[in-house]
Amino acid sequence: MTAHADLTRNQSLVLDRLEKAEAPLSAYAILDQLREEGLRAPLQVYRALDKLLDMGLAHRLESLNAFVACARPNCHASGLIAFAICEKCGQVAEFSDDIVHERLHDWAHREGFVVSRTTMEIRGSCRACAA
Amino acid sequence: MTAHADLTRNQSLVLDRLEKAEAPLSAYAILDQLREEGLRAPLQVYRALDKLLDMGLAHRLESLNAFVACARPNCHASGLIAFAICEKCGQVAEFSDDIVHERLHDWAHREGFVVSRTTMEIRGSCRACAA
DNA sequence: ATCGCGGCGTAATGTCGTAACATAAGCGTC
DNA sequence: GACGCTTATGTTACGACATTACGCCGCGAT
Ligand SMILES: [Zn+2]
Ligand SMILES: [Zn+2]
Ligand SMILES: [Zn+2]
Ligand SMILES: [Zn+2]
Repeated sequence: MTAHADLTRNQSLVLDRLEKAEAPLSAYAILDQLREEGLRAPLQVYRALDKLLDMGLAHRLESLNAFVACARPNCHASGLIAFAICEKCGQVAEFSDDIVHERLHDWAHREGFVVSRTTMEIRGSCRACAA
Repeated sequence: MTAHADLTRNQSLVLDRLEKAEAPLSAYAILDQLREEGLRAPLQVYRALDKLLDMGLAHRLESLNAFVACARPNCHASGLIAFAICEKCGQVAEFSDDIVHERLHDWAHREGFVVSRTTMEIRGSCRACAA
């Protein structure tokens, strides 16, 4: 359990669930798990998630409409994050690739496109599940 | 307007709206536009969209929960498609990059990850809107 | 003919996300 | 302390996106 000292109660609860989960969780799945802690409305979860995303402690998987805890210490620093999502077991691998980042950056520069954020998600089967 | 001879009525109607649109459309936005043509339920649109996606005539933008007509003749052939989405005007550019494709393929190969599909979406401002 | 299959129509429901409004706690200033 | 400001919180209601379940029809294959 990492520190995350400056988190509020709801933020801690949500992050804790994400860290304990073995697969991405939807906001409503998190909410269901936290009803016994007193949470009752989706917005309480979404607000916590927003902050966690801002701090880089969690990520949203757009192709799943779900969330995961960040798997790497300082991934806020790496320019671009990619996710490989196993459709069988739900496991998510998080990685980054400088060359890919550079190629996309080059494309954007050529086109005059100002990037605000990028999502890259690979769906498939992890090594264990592909066997 | 290209031929698409083998499409059913609903599929043609949906594709037609996507091609005429200047920005991605949600399934419900398409439905609203097609009420006068007799469509009444979301499922009619989603079924048509499923087929169009299969045929490579349309794409789903995961980060928007919306759909666009394919902008390139044979993009089914290119290994991986990336989208640059302008958050101001909604314009979508569709492109592919062999190096990026190769890098991701290499990563997957190293990890033993079997890819079924990949989504890559860049959000930001197009040249015109960034000015 | 009749079987299977793909497309279609409809209703109901499920899942994801936000708007609007009210409350409470912390904190610097006067 | 009283005031105003900011941030987190709680609650209700609603909007937006997507699917399940069921049945009908048309058409080609057996
Ligand atoms: Zn991360
Ligand atoms: Zn797996
Ligand atoms: Zn395309
Ligand atoms: Zn633009």
